[in-house]
Amino acid sequence: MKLASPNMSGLKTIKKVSVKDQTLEQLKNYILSGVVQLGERLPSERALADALGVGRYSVREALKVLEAVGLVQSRVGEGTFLTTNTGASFGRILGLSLATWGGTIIEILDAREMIEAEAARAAAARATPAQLARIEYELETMRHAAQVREYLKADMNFHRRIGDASQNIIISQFVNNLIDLLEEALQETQSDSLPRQAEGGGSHQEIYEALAAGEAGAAGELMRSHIHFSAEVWQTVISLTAKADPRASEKLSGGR
Amino acid sequence: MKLASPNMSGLKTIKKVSVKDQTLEQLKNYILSGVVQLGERLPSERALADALGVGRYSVREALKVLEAVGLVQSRVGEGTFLTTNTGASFGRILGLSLATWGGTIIEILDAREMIEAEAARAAAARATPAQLARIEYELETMRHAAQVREYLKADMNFHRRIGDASQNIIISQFVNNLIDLLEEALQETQSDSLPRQAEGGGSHQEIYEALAAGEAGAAGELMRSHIHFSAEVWQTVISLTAKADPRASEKLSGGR
DNA sequence: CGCCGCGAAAATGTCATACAATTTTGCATG
DNA sequence: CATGCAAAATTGTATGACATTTTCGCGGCG
Repeated sequence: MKLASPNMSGLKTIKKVSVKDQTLEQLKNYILSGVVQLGERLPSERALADALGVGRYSVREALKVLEAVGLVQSRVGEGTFLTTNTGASFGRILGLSLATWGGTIIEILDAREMIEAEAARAAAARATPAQLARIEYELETMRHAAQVREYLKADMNFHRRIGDASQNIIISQFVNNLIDLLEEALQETQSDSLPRQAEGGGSHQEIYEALAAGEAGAAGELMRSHIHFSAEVWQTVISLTAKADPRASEKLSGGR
Repeated sequence: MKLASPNMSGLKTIKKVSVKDQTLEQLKNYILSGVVQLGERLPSERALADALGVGRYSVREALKVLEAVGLVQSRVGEGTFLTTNTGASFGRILGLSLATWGGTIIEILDAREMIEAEAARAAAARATPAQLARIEYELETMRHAAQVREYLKADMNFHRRIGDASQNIIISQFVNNLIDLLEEALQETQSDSLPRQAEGGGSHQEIYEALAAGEAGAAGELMRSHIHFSAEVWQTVISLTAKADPRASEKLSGGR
């Protein structure tokens, strides 16, 4: 301890807030104030920079964040516009966020089981006729699919459409993201060789019928056992792959 | 139509990919390749710029996106580091994203009803004794809470702990995020004056008992009706507020 | 020998400027 | 009035410079 140092108690640590963060805060408030209507153009970057007394660079940084979040969208030669944030943006973010996720595919399937069971349950109660028709269409496509890949695509679409029919955009986005993740994981394996699964638990047909009949509880439970079964198939595939090729299995169980 | 214009069919629209996006893609792959371990430092911006043949500016833009998503974190004078992103940053982004969201609080509560019903269901089957004790602790805190604010805090923690006990990180994170959002919304209203709700549907005590007994189905349904009831309370509050103060109600039904 | 301080080096943060790419706008010209 | 073209406006990208912060090594000093 230094001799001549005076009493330093009562001093607060200096809060260093970056210019970007301050700018971001200002822009956020500006947007939330409602001066700019949805779909309208914001002032140009240079105008904002002058108004805020910062460099154009800092304004751009702040706008980048807002764009990443899906609040605004910039178009070269035109300007930056307030966008109607429908939730698609945080779907993108969720995807990027999960892209380097440390969890396992098993955990994803586990979450899928829960979420999609609820999605089916809600869909049974809320789906519009058009949405039901869309779901049935995917079912039909699966039935007539000539190639495995085509079948799998329709299978995934079937699940996505049920997510849509839940009429809840958060749930719908979530279903889409989880399926995206699996789709990506699938492409990295030689999944073409996987035989068309004998469907255990609730079959697609049964699920659709429960949806159409509006039987919420049944639809939920059928979907739950349907995904649960496919999760078990995965687990088997993983354990088998582990024995044959430990390195490839890491990709599956180690997540991505 | 111009006279001398040749047949233009078969021409594909030129795909213009911005430098930033290409850089982002490269960096993403670089990170996913595993060359850099979690928590370690990435090459400096200038080094990356040289390696990729782009300006430091574009590298920074790409890094900004990765930072916004929570994949990396930059510190002045030190460098940019891979972060252990377990989804914590996702909550921040979700908040910003929903700041101007077109959806309603009702939709959030709707999603919460679905997610937490599943969380409770899973928790009933999987919760460890320690997790059960933690849940019971929050219950006890609620019982002895002297202030409304203390009660609400324990209430929310009760729900968060059940999310943890689901043993699924994705679900757990999502429960946390949704509650965060509501917590924020609550702070903007004079929620202190809200009376302690008469609990309809499944009470906290009943939910806990079902969890402790391992009754998955019961726990799920109790949680579902519990949240459904509180959603209805909200809806009432909103409609009442709408008559009294149209502007304040906009905050509630209009999201944020 | 150890440690203290100080400066160099390295890294990100910010600004300014210039130019490229793109879209809109307005004007001149037929 | 229509058409085409140039100018203006706007975002995208590159570059250089300087600020701020942290780390690291080295030399002086007790």
